[in-house]
Amino acid sequence: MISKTYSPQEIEDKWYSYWIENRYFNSKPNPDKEPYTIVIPPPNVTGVLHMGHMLNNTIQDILTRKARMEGKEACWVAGTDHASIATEAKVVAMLREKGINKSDLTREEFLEYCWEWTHKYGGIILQQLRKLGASCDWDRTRFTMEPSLYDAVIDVFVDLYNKGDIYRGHRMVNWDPQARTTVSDEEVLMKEVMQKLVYIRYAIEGEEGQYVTIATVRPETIMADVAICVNPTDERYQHLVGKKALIPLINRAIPIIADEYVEVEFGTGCLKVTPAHDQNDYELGKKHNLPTIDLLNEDGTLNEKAQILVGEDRFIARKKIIKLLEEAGNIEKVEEYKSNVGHSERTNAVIEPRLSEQWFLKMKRISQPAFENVMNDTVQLLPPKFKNTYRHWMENVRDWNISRQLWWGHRIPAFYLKDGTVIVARNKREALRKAQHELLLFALTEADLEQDPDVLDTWFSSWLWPISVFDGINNPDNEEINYYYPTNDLVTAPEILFFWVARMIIAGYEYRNTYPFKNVYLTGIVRDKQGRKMSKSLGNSPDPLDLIAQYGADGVRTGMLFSSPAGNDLLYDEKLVEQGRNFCNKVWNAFRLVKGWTVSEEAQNPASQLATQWFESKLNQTLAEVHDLFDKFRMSDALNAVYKLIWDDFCSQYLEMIKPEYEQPIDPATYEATLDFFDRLMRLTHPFMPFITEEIWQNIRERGQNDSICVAEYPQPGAIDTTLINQFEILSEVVSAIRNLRNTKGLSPKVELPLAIRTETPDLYQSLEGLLRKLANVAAIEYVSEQAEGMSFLVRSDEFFINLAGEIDVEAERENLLKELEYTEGFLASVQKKLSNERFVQNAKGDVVEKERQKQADAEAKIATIKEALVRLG
RNA sequence: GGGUUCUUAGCUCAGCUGGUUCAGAGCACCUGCCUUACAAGCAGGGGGUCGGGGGUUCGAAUCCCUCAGGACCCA
Repeated sequence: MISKTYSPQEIEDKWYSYWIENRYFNSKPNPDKEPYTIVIPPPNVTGVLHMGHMLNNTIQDILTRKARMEGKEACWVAGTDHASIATEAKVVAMLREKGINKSDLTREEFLEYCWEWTHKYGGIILQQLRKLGASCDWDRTRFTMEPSLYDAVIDVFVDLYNKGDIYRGHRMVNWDPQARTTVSDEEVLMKEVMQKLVYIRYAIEGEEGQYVTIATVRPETIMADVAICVNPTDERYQHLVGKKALIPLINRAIPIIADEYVEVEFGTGCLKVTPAHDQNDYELGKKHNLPTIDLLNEDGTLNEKAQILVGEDRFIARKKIIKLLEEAGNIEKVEEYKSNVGHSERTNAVIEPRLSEQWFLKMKRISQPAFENVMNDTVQLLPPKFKNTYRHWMENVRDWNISRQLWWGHRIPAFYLKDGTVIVARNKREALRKAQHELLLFALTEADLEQDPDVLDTWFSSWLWPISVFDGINNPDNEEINYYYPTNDLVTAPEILFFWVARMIIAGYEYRNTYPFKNVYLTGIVRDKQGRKMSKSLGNSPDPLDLIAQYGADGVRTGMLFSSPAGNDLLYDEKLVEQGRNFCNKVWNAFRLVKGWTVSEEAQNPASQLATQWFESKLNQTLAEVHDLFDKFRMSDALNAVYKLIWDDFCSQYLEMIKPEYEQPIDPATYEATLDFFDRLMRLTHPFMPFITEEIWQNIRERGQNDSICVAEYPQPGAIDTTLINQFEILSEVVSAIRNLRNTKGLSPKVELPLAIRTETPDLYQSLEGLLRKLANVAAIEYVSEQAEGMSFLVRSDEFFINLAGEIDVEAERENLLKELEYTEGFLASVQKKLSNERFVQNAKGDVVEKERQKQADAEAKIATIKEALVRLG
């Protein structure tokens, strides 16, 4: 006996192992087949599966499984990236718990710990994906730090440097003066603090008694000022632009300049420009060609460039300088001021914006093809609204800062000589050779070369991902890259459209001369019911593995997909997953029903025959729809169409039509047709729900050794008999009306009802009689030309009567008819209004007008029927 | 501040390039059913001025403008 509810656990493990053993997911280049390739967006090696991954990977799996069933050489490449910042932060935290400081370790020792960590936790997320049913070719699992991918990154750096696209420049970083290191944006916590906004007077050079006032919360940095800036539209200061102001206490003259960056309303409308100690000032300084004066040491004390208060800590200096300014008469006033100040997550020290030397990639040239080929849809973004965002970013693209002050990652292959000369080469040996040959420094040894301590941005390795997983950088003409590249689809989140997607397209054109993927499907962000992004730190995300244990992988997959149109966020609700599980259960019970039948020798009755013909058409209709939806990447809608086909058409309609009486056998023709339908339905559903469909498919019929639904043919649409489908729609309306009548009259479904039909087309109903009897439990069916006795209802313009003595509620029926009449007359009026409008008849397309005429005729016929019925009621 | 985008039933969303009285689906809700595949179910049912205003058109949820409110990205 098969269980009443579907229990996923053992079934899922059983079939996943079976798939792996039979290597259905493994792929190798096969010239006889069309390749279908997806590369996974590599999750962080230290990460665990979250809801976003679930959605993302479900979609990838659906696409991959469908392609595989369609006979393509499907290849889904799995892997992880090394996530410099996140991993290093985790390792540092782990070391701290052990009482070890990163600064106490050598680079090599630290990297040992990183690798240890990676080996320990690195596989977890990929293991979790197996639970979801992901059909990746696991033998191809790649990691951005493994040797071949590492070399690819280094090669690309060297290549771009040699092309003149990579240069060194300055950039503001977050400096933690206590830890004496940079920290990433993610590691800076903004805290609201009360500060003193100090209004300081700067005398105008050569104009006795004249001054400008600036407002600042950082008076200790005035010695690093290089200009005073005002808004060009600000009338108050027009006359000062071009003159010079004197920094108080040190009397250095600085120019007064104009730039619309300055807000007229803020403070005094005069801004002190201090490029070394503020990001915005830095930009401003660059724009106006101003010098940069850095007056802070690594530990946050003032250096000799400050001229005064040298050696004092920045906060002590702040207090002292206010006093000095007061004594010198330069303070106008001091206000309390609330603002957000960055603090180090690690040490809680106030973060100091600090200039440092970084590596940059020039984006202008290299990004051109990537820009054009998205705009002309060679690479398609889905949904297309992201093209606008993409264009905006590409048009304003800025050079890419590719260096990070970290150890875990691809170490920048730049080597410095004692005098600061930079040599970029793949390794120290090549750098040395280069120095010897090109700089003619023959006495040089490797010991004279010092490698840049920084590593490359993680994205600088993942932008090569679609190429490097096939070794296409180091070995650009190998069989794999030639076969699998360009890949077909990329499924990812819109938040990384620029960080990752755009850069992959750039790298694709630069290194393969073509796009890395044809379609980019951008999923939404999974949010909780309150609209907050699901995250571990908020604790508002369910554990995906718990969910799978509770609802089954198939249930979770369908639940995730139910409400996730491309690019729109989805508000996660456990109800969705529940619905997915219920669907599994529905399918399971349909299977139980069919499995429980015994087969007789008898011939097929006409009703069952008609039912199978109808479902064949209905199935084909939905197949065509699903194929079309897949072409448009509307997977959620495709799932919905499948869901309705199975639940409404197959279970509620078809199975009820052909179901034999309790413990009666079924005829062989209907039975075979039903098994065939079930087989096709399972294949249709397999990409969405791989496990339950395999279990059922394996049990519907005898299967061969090593057979699997994974590699069975995806069903293709056949002929559709639309006339038959329309007839069945009418049938279903009649059945609904009769059931509704039973409901309102409190009649049991078991009571047989007599039915009279008044219609112009009796043969339509004659062919449906058998099904009508079965679905609505009617006994005798007679055709009448006049009004008959009993309760009546209308379907289209035919009238139906059910004669139940004493059950007629004349008033209620009249009310219903009047309501129907009012509606139909209103409808007719609107149609007539259109048709009597000459401009409509002239301007609208012929078939639209024809449709309106047909509507008019239908409505008129219906109104006549209703009126007759009303007359009968008296 | 610059850009993108959204607002349709109580909730989450469909509604593609204007054309059935077009206002839809799922969930939730209400009524009646433990009818031997399924109560994780069956059969029925109610519910919305398509954010406000204006315009284009024979015709607007759909196209344009504007206002209000939300979301995201960049600085």
